[in-house]
Formats: sequence, structure tokens, C-alpha cells
Amino acid sequence: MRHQTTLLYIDAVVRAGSIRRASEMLAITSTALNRRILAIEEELGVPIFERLPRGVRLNGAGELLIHHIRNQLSDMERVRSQIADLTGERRGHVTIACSQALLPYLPQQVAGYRKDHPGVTFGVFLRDRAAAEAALVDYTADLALVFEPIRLAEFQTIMTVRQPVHGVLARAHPLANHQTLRLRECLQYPVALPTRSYGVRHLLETALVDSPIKLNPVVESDSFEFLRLHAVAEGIISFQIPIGLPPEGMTADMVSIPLDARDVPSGLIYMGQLRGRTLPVAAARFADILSKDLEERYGPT
Amino acid sequence: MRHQTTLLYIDAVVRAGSIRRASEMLAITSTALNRRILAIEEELGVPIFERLPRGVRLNGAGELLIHHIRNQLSDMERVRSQIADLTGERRGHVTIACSQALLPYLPQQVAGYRKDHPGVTFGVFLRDRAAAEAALVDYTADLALVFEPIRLAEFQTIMTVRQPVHGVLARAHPLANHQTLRLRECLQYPVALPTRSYGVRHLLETALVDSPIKLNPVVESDSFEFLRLHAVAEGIISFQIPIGLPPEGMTADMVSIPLDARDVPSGLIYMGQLRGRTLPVAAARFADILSKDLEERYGPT
DNA sequence: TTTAACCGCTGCATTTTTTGCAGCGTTTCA
DNA sequence: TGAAACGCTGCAAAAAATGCAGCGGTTAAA
Repeated sequence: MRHQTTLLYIDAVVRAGSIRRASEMLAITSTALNRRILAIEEELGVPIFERLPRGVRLNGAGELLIHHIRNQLSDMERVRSQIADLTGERRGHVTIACSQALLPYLPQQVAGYRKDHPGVTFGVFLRDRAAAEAALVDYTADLALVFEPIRLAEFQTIMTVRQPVHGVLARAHPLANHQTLRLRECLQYPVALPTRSYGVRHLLETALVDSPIKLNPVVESDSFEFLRLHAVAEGIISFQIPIGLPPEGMTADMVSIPLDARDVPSGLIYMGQLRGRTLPVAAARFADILSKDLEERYGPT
Repeated sequence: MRHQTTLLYIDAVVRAGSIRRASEMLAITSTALNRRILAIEEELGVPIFERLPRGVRLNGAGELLIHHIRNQLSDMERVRSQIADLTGERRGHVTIACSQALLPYLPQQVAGYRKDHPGVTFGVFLRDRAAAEAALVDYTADLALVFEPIRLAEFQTIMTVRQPVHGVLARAHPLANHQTLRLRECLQYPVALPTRSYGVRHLLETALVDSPIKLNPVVESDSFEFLRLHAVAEGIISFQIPIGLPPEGMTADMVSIPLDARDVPSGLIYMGQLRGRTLPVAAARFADILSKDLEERYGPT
């Protein structure tokens, strides 16, 4: 990477927000880093950073430049991995920004891919919809997996998958032997709900918007795992999408039953990438495999 | 351009075909250049050049790399010009690979664009269809303008325009006062034709493929200008597409009359760029203006 | 078959560039 | 009001790139 140190340095400064902080991460002196920045600015003929009392921030020209730089760094990575392909190895690194609701789905997929390509490493990070898009934009994630997002400008959808909302309840619960659940039935019992920022909650809220019935959760949490465990422990109902359930599916003391589609419409999972970006080969192939698997499991949209 | 000298050097070596020749153009010693190449190869872990007795040639890895490098250099150019836009200037350079038949059309277009943007410079190069595509692929041209090409893999069409074949003849010619020309009529007189590699000739040949009449040119040339001038001088008929006629149109002693569409189908002019490339702003805008002008003159396809 | 012309590549001295240290002036926050 | 960050600069040391001379090999013409 010798021939693009300057690009890496600039990227580091942008991320760190100040030259001195970036210099620490890069293990060089702030002097050297500072002078590289000055050199680039002279080369371009315009400054790319605003100098603030607490550090630096990109100006307009800098925004243009940093996008080019990150694209360039990522593209070089892709070329390296294609070259590695030529010589027989298969390497790479795939980073994924993923909604909490979908997190349990990934481990087996990643494991399956790594079985075929042990040289490929992964980074999986929990991000809400907005943060997932931001991660695509600043190239900290190659792929994003989110549930029911608002439409996002830089987000280019690779595929979507329908997910009905399921009720999650203890096997001992009175409703546990139903084939489907009516929402009204459920709400006659105490329920545990995710917070309003989550897609599942949003679907339930909008389903009830014209109804006199209101959601009155006895437990509210931003952890799906907690909600699931609590539903079983206290014998109440929680709601989740099937992909978010642990791969073992229904355990001995827990069942998951779809809500009737007349009551609550199903939501959409989106897999996507940064608009216009060419993904590294490993990421592109993983996305491919994910697409196929999702379509197999949950059918075409 | 300090931070991408290595990229420029590699590109130069590829174009020159040998390190020593490239070093002369770059005004450095072959030593320095050679060592940069070796450094890059070590960095990548694989050679990118085959060493031949008379120089070097890219291997597979090198092909991947050079494409990335050229894309990267061109993209940086785009960023620079966008930054220049921000600061109020408007600069850039547009290179065009153009079939001979279309060459006379360009000067007024270029002049018109440069009137609005004096900072933008142009390079216009005569290339046949295959060479035009090659120029796009190796980034020596931003845009290509060709007539009736065979389908080309890396060529991404921006727009097309219909062009009927015209007969070009002296005003004194017996057919000069017709509204349209029948091919059979024309061929009763001596004709001057471009060589078989040109689209106009190709259209005429295919029009006669099932006919007993054959083309027997008394003059054959690969210069459209020569054909035009000769048609007038000897008082015979030549064939050309209207866009290739000098902008003054029909001069005092020359007329241009369309062939009847029943005899010879009209051909297509293609304007295109390298598939998947983001053009520099100046090139993109020029392409835009060209599109509009072509559509205005010759109508939608 | 010899010879001259290129080719890529290497050891070594030289030049150029980059880096680190110390320190300046300024702003923010406690 | 003092401590802590910040970006930036002069100067010397360290590192990297460059140029020169020359080696061994291949091609193509004499």
C-alpha cells in the first residue's frame, strides 16, 4: 500500500476529526501528517479542510475528494483480491451493517461461506437503518441488511424479502397451539414490545392506527433477545420476524406463530449496498449467496 | 499529481511497451522507473509484467491493474475539475475518437462549446470503428463517434442518429435536379466509392446483395474529402452521409441528394463511451450538447 | 558467425523527500 | 487564569528516490 499512503492518511484525518488524533492512530508525528495535508492542498490548489479550533473538517472540495479516495481505496482492494484469485488463493474481507432483528440469521451464513473460502474474513456490525446507510457511505460497510427502512438516498437495493410478523410466546401460553394469531386475541394478554424505532413495532402501530385498541406493553426493550427470553420467562407474548429467531427455531419452551395477514401486513427486509459502488469480489459473492438463500427460505418478493 | 506518479509511470510503461522507452518520455532514468515497477510488483506480491527480450508486456494481473489505474487517473481528473467548478473556474479536456465520415461535423460543435467554456481544451482523433473502441478502452478517448459499427463489447451507446445515404454530384450532372435518387439510376453513371471498410460502402453493398447489378467504382478512396472533390471535378457520382458534408452544405458546384429509402436503408451514427465509466464533467456536458444538437438536426432515432 | 542494438536489472554514490523534535500562537474549557 | 488541544514552522536527521556505470541476455542485421 506504499503508493497510496497519502490517501489513507487523508481518510484517517477525516475519520479522526483532527490531525493530531489521526497521527496517533497512524503511528507517525502530527508534523509529518500535517505537511502531507498541506502538500495535497497545494497540489489541488485549494484547501480541503476547514481549520477549526478543535481540529479540522472537510469543506466542499474535501467532500468531493474523500469520496473519490474511499472509492479508490475500496476499488484497489477489489483489484488485489481479483489478482489473488488469479494466483489461486481466495481472500478478502466482507463488512456488513445489520439491523438487530436480522443478526441471528447471519452466523450460519457466514460460517457456510467461510467453510468454502477460509481466507475470507468478516466484520458484522449492529447498526440501525440510518447508521447502516452511513456505514455504506463512508465505506465502513460493504453490505447493509435492514428491516423496513425509510427510503434512503445512497442505498441501492440488491434484494428484498417479505417477512410477516410473528408472535413469540411460551409453549404453555393459552394461544400456543393456534395456527395463526389474530392481533386482537394477542392484545388481550400482556405483551412485550421493542421500542418505537424498530420496524416490527412500527408495523404493529400502523396496523392499529385506526383502531380503538392501543398497545400497552408491560415490558419494552431495545433487545430482541431480551424480549424473546422474557416472553418465555413471564409467559407473555412478544413479536418478532422469523428471520430474527435463533436458527434452532422453536425451542422446547418457545413457539413462534405468524400473525394473521389481515391484521398486520408483512414487512420487507432490504439487502443493499452503496449506490454506484463496485463491491469487492468477496462481498459481491457473499451478497449473491445471501440472496439465493433468502429467496429459498422466504420465497421471492 | 505527486501522489500518483507511480500510477502514471506504470501507464506509461504499458503504452511504451518497454521500461527504457517509457523512461525517455517520462524524462527519468530507466533505473528509477525499473525500480518503481519492481516495488509495485513486490507490494502486490505478483509480477504485473512479462519480461520479453524486446521489452515488457502486461500479464493477467497487470491487465486487471492497468484498468484500475486508468480508471483511477481519469476519476481523479474528474474530481479535480469538479473542484475547479466549485471555485468558479471551468476547465477540462475532452478527447474524441471519430470516424472520418463524421469529422466535418465536429469543428462547429467544438467551437460552440469553447465559446461558452474557453478553459476547456479538445483532442479530436480520426479512428475507425475498432480503433475508436480501443481508444475508449485505454482511456485515450472520452467519447467515440462512429457510423454503423458492428456491435462492440465495451462500447456503451449514449445516443444514435439515423443517416440516409446521399449521392454527391456536380451541379452539372444529369441527375442533379432530382429530389431523390434511385440507386439503379445512379449506377448507370460512373461512381466514386469509399473502400469496403466504410459504413456507406457497406450499406450500398448490402442493398445490392440480391441484385444482378454490381458496384464498379471508377475511383476508390479512403478519403471522403477526395471523393467529394473528385465527384465534382470529373462530374461523376459519389456517396456520403449528410453529416459528413462540409457545414456550408451544397456549394455552388456540388449538390447532395438523398437516395430513395426503398433502395438503400439509412445507417446509424453512434455516440458512445466506455461501458461503466464516469466521464469527466466537461466530456459529459459536451456529449450532452452533441446529443441535443444531433437530435435537433436529424431528429430522434 | 559476428556485431551492434536493446532489453531488464543491480551496486553504489548522490540528491531529494520525508520525518521527528522543539517550539510558537491561538482557542476552548474548567 | 491556567491547562489542554489545535494547526503550523525552522532545522537537523533519517529515509527514499534517482542517476551513473556496468552486467548478462536476446534479437536482428552485417
